Amino acid sequence: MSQTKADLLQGTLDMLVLKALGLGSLHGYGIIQRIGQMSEGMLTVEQGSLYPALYRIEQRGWISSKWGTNETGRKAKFYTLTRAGRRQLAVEEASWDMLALAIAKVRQAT
Amino acid sequence: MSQTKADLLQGTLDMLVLKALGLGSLHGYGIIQRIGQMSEGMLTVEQGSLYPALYRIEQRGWISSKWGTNETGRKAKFYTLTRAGRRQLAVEEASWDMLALAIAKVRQAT
DNA sequence: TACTGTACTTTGACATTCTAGGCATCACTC
DNA sequence: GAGTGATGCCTAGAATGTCAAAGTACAGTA
Repeated sequence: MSQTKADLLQGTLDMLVLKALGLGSLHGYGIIQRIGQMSEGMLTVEQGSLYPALYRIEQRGWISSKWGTNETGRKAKFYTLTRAGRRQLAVEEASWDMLALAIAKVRQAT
Repeated sequence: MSQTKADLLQGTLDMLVLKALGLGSLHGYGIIQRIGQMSEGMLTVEQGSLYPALYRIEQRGWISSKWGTNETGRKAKFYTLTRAGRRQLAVEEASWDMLALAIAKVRQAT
């Protein structure tokens, strides 16, 4: 693992995916790229992590998928955030804030 | 899970344990309490999570253990941060900072 | 023709956490 | 002196999620 890249912690990927889709529908490959861009290259999502996650997230009703074609005419599966997904994103962001706050407290404790 | 408690994400427990021991040697039960205190009750570590983690961390040489007696005369196993453990704590704190920064970037991305 | 980049999927390995128990000792209360 | 709750350690099994590695397919390009 390179020095400038953070490992993903279990549980953070869903939030990242939902967040990426919050900016508009995308296919899987595009999600990986968008997360890379949004994090300014600090976060790299592996395909082998993403696709199972997409399946899982869709099962839970937070995203929906539809086959379509991208701008170059190639087939791709497009994922869209559902209303429930938008709610879930808020939940996960709140959880993250809570955890980050708790960790911060621990770190400043004497 | 209650509303005021954050779930631990995989990978954060080691850092918390090392941090707790950074303030002085402790037995397992005390580590749980200290983490609870330090996080002002936001973080709860289960015994079933902690003891395997302690074993794992000791195997890696970041802590050492010794049986002793606590202030009330009861037997307990005391864990102490090693020099390597102190280094590891710094590494994990840096990783956490990196991840938190990356997540922050993603969240503010438009 | 071969190679590169895009795009989706599956498999198996791996690590970590949690639930749910068990065990023992001690202090306190009824 | 029996029960209860807090202290203290440990294990087994299940669930979860991430990753590495591989395969498939197609379009463009050299």
